[in-house]
Amino acid sequence: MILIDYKDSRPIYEQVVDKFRLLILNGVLNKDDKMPSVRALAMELSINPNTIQRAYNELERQGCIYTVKGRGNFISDPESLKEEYRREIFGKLDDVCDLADKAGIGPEELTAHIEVRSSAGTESENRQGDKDNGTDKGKEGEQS
Amino acid sequence: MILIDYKDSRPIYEQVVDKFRLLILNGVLNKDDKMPSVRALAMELSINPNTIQRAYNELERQGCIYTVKGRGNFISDPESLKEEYRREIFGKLDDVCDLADKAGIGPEELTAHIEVRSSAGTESENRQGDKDNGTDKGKEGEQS
Amino acid sequence: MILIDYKDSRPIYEQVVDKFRLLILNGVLNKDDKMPSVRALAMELSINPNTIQRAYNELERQGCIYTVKGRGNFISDPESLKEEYRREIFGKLDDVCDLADKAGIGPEELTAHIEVRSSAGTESENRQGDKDNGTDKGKEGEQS
Amino acid sequence: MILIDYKDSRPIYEQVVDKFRLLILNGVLNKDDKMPSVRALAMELSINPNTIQRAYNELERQGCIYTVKGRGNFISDPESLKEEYRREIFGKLDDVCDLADKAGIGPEELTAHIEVRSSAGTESENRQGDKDNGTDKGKEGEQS
DNA sequence: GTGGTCTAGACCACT
DNA sequence: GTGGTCTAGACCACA
Repeated sequence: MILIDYKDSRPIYEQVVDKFRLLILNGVLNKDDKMPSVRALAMELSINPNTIQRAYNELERQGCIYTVKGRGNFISDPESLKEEYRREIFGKLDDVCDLADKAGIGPEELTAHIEVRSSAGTESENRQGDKDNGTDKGKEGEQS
Repeated sequence: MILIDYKDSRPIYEQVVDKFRLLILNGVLNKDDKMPSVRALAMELSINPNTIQRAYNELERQGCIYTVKGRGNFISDPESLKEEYRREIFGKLDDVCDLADKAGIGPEELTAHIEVRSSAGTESENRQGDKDNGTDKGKEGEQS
Repeated sequence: MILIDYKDSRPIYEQVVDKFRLLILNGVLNKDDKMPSVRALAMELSINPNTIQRAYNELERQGCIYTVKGRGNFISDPESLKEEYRREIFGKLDDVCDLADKAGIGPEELTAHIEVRSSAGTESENRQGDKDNGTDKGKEGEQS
Repeated sequence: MILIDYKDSRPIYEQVVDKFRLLILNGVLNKDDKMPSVRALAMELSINPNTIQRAYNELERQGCIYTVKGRGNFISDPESLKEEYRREIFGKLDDVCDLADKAGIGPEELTAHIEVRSSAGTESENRQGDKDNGTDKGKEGEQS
C-alpha cells in the first residue's frame, strides 16, 4: 500500500505523509476508513513506530485524519484536503513561474512546454541526473 | 551585492550559489569578471569563510566559475549556465505537472493559471509564511 | 439520549460522563431516576462496556450517581452537583483570567468580550477545527 | 529560565512551548534573540534533547521561532504571536461561556466574578484540589 | 489492542 | 558547534 524510497532525500515520515495524502485524494481511502495502526504499518515497512507516529501526527495536524484514542486513526473528510492540495500545487507553480521570470523565460514558453508535455504521453520519471546536489532537493521520482 | 535571508530554511551556501547564478544569468557578472575573494565576501556577509568556500566549490562544480590559484575565482561562459538553468526550470515544471496530474488537475488548469498570473502583474512575494512546513522544503523564497 | 463524537479528542468515557452530568443539571434526569444499564448503553452506542463502566465509576466517584448492587445505577441529589459544576466553571474562568493576565490582557477586555458575545447571539459551534493542536487539549468541544 | 512541572499532566514538550511563548509575549525574549541550543537546554533541564527538539519544532511551526541550520534557533517577530495568543484566550473564554450557559450560569455572573477577582488581588495558584481526575486535565498552576 | 510521550543513543547536513 | 532524522525500547492512558 505504501512504499518507501530510501534514495529519496526527503525524510521517511514526510514520504509517508505524502503517500497517504495521495491515497486520500485519489479516493483509495475514504471518509472514516481506518488507517493501518502505527505499529502494524511500522512493522510492514520495517521502520520504527515513532517514525509512523510522527507521520500520523502531521497528517492529523493537516486535518487529513483524526485520532480516537485506543481505537486508531481514521480518515477525515477529504474535501478540505482537496482544496488545500490545489493551493499547494498552484503555489509551487507560482514559484516556478517566478524562477522562470528571473531567468528571462516568459510564461508563453512555460505553457508551451506544458502543452507539448501533455500531448505527448511524456513522463518525467527517469529524469533525475544530478539533482539533490545543489539547487534543489527532495522529490525525486515518487513511486506508488 | 548579495543578501542572506536567515529565515529561509535553505542552507546559506545554497543561497549564495543561487544569488551568484542569478547575477550571472542577468548579466550583472560577465565572462572572466573576478568574483569577490572568499574572505572578503565572508567578512562582508558576517558568515563563516568555510560557507563561502563551499558555495564557490559548488559554483565551480556547476561550471559557473573557474579558479586560478593565487589569483581568485572568475566567471565562466554564461551560455552553458543559461541552458542548464532552463533545464532546471522545466524539470521543476515537470514535477509540478506530475503532482497536479496525481491530484486530477489537468494541464489546461495549469496553463490557465499561468496566463491569469501573467496578465495580472501578480507577484507572489508575500506568500512565504506557511511554506517549509510540511510537504516540501527548500525552494526559492524571494528575499529582499 | 447520548451521542459520542469520535472526532473529539477527549476520551470516550469522559464524554459520557459529561453528557450525563449535563442531563442531570438540565433536569432531564432527576433524583433516583434509573440510569441505563451498562450493557444496554454500551450496545446502543456500539462501544465497549468497559468504557461505560469506567464512565459510571467516574460519575459515582463524583457523587452524581449511586449504585445498588443487582438493581442498577441511580441519580443522586442534583443539588450538590450543581454547586460543584459552578465551582468548576469559575475555576476555568480563573484559569483564563490568569492566562490573559500573563499576556497583558486586562479583565476589562474579558468582560467586554463576554458582553459583546452575549448581546449578539453568537454561538461558537464551528470553531473547533484548529483546537487540540498546540497549547491545550481536551476541552468541551460541542458535538451534535 | 524555564522550569518543568513534573506534576503537570501536560507533556513536557508542551510545557516548554508554553513557557517560551510567554517569555516572548512578555518581552523577555526579543526578535532575533538566540534560543538556547537544543542540547544545552536539554542538559540544563535534565531531559532528553529529543523532547526539546520537539518543542522547538512546534514553536517553529507556530511561527514563534525560526531555524538557521548549524547556527541555532532564533525568535521571530512577536507581533503575530501576540495576535494569535489573544485569539486563543478569547477562544477559551468562549468555551467557558458556553459551558456556563449550559449550566444556566448567565454572562452577568461571569463578568461579576471577573470583576470581583480583579478588584481583589486574588491569585488562583493554590486552587488545585482534585483536578486532573476526570473533567479536566492539564493546566494546573503554571510557574514561571 | 490502540495512540502518545519520553529516553537513550546514533548518524547526517550545515556553520 | 548547530539542528534534523531515525532507531530501539520503555511506560502510560484509553478501549
